[in-house]
Amino acid sequence: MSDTPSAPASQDFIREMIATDVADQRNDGWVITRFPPEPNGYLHLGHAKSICLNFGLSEENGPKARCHLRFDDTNPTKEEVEYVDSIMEDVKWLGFDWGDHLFYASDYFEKLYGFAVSLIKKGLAYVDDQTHEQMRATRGTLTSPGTASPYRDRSVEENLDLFARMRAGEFKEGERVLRARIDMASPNMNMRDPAIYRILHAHHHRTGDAWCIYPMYDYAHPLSDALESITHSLCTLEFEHHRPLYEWLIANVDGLPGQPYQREFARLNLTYTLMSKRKLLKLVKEGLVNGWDDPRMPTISGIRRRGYTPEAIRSFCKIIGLTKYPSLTELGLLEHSVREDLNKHAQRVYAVLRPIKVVLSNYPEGQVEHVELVNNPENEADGKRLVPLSRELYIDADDFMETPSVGFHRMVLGGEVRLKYAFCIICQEVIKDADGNITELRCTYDDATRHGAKPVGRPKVKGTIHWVSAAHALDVEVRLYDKLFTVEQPDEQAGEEGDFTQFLNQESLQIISAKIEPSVATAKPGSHFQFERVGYFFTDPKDSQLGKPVFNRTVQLKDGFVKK
RNA sequence: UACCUCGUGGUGUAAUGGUAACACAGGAGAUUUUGAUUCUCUCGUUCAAGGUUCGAGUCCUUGCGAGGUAACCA
Repeated sequence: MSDTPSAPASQDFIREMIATDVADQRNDGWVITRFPPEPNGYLHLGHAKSICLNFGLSEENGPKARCHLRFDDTNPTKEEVEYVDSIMEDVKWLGFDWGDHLFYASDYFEKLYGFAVSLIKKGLAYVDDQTHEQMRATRGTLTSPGTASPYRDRSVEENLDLFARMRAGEFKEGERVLRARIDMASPNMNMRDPAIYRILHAHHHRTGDAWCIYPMYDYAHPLSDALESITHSLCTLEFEHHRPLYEWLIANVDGLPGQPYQREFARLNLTYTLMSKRKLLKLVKEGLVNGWDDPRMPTISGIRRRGYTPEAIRSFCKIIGLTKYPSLTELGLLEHSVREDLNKHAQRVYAVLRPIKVVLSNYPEGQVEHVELVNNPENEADGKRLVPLSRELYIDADDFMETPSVGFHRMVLGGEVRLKYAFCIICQEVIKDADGNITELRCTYDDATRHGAKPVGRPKVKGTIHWVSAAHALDVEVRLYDKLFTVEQPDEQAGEEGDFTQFLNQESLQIISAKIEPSVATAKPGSHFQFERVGYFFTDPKDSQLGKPVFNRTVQLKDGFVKK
């Protein structure tokens, strides 16, 4: 594929390592990676990082490369088909394709069982009758070695018999476990005779009731990798300590088609959010958000519904890089990525989020004109549209100040402001209700300042604001989303036993009714827009109907104006 | 008071023993009928101490700091 020898600018430590392997013709030059989620929840941005890495590697390494999607479904008590489906949808949405290489660890149950039998025969695995508590007590601690189980030296025959009876369902959950026979004194806790099979009388979403013993991750994962001829098994840092066990299994199980190795990278941490499946599940279960695809969630389905694009996510994953340093990435970087993409592609429309009525007292009653507006200044091919303008309009409350702060150059009483692509107006009178709330602004417009006209000898008008015609505007529901938490690291702040939900941002969702130009009536669900001078918005794919769109705020526009 | 891993501007990353750089964020300005975009400029960095070397962010030693690890979870 890469026939141009122009050296890539820089590579992360994993790509560097893989490039060396390819150059050395390790595995005949093949690069086979895998993305191995457990179907026990929805994918989030942390998974996106892993997906971009694993599938990205496949794209980058030409014809001798591929990436498998494998469901690590070894714990039937937590897994559901719903999650399998959503994971496939999310990977596809990000723009990746596993082709024919869709696998399930559960497809290997019979082979994995056979490997376990072979380990028993080699004297490298044994059935332990100890209770869960006994096993924990004899494992030792971080600073002291463990002690051997009284069942550690059972004969091969007895182990074989017991393991077969485990499979046959003769024992209750917790009564017996199959352990690898390694080293109870290892400084690495994972090597102190880890459990590799446990009894679970549970219904599996794919194998049904065929099994009542299930392999542990530490056992199933390396062997599944090897069975699929994976060359590079990439995972996050918390599995570093599992690497020796991974290698132990690859070395001690005979007849494996592949010899994969594992390397680890730092997981993604983002400010003002959480990336733990368990905690995200809690938010969903307790109704603190509206489901896994709530636009405030860092799930792929959540940010998709928020209006993020696959391009933005992939660009973000590229920017954050790949290291072993446990970094904390600013949410701003993610927002930058989506603004960058949407700026190029989103159609512009005028929308007034918090309307104030403006009446142009010198504009003829009943007259309607149509102003031609550019759909996207970043792309001329997107064309133009006509937007109605009449005597009564709405402007945004943020664009008027009765007592303006320093540097404010939008509308003020007695001041002139430009209605974008229409003409300039001067506010003559502020009308209020009995409570002092502004109900209407009486203004006059100046016909000499129409778009295209270049009146000489007038001071340049600093402010330009957007508007919608009152009689023509559509009332639409707009959901203003903000960060989910009020602190940068809700997890950290809450501490070990603390409750992270105390840091939920109570204003993370505001639902308002906005006035918007009529052109959006035909907007399809799932369309991106820029509300000029406001932000990027996305027509909610679930709740929008043709002619009645519902908008989710993806992200605000950057605002250079700071009130002093 | 074990073991493993990691320490580069505010944040995220690059520099593969040879001039410490890029992006985001921040600041200033220009352009702008979006206080957006775009464009300029700017701010600011190798955890510490020794050692090896002509030369160290990079290699070595020690210290300090951070993260991870004791499910029949993944």
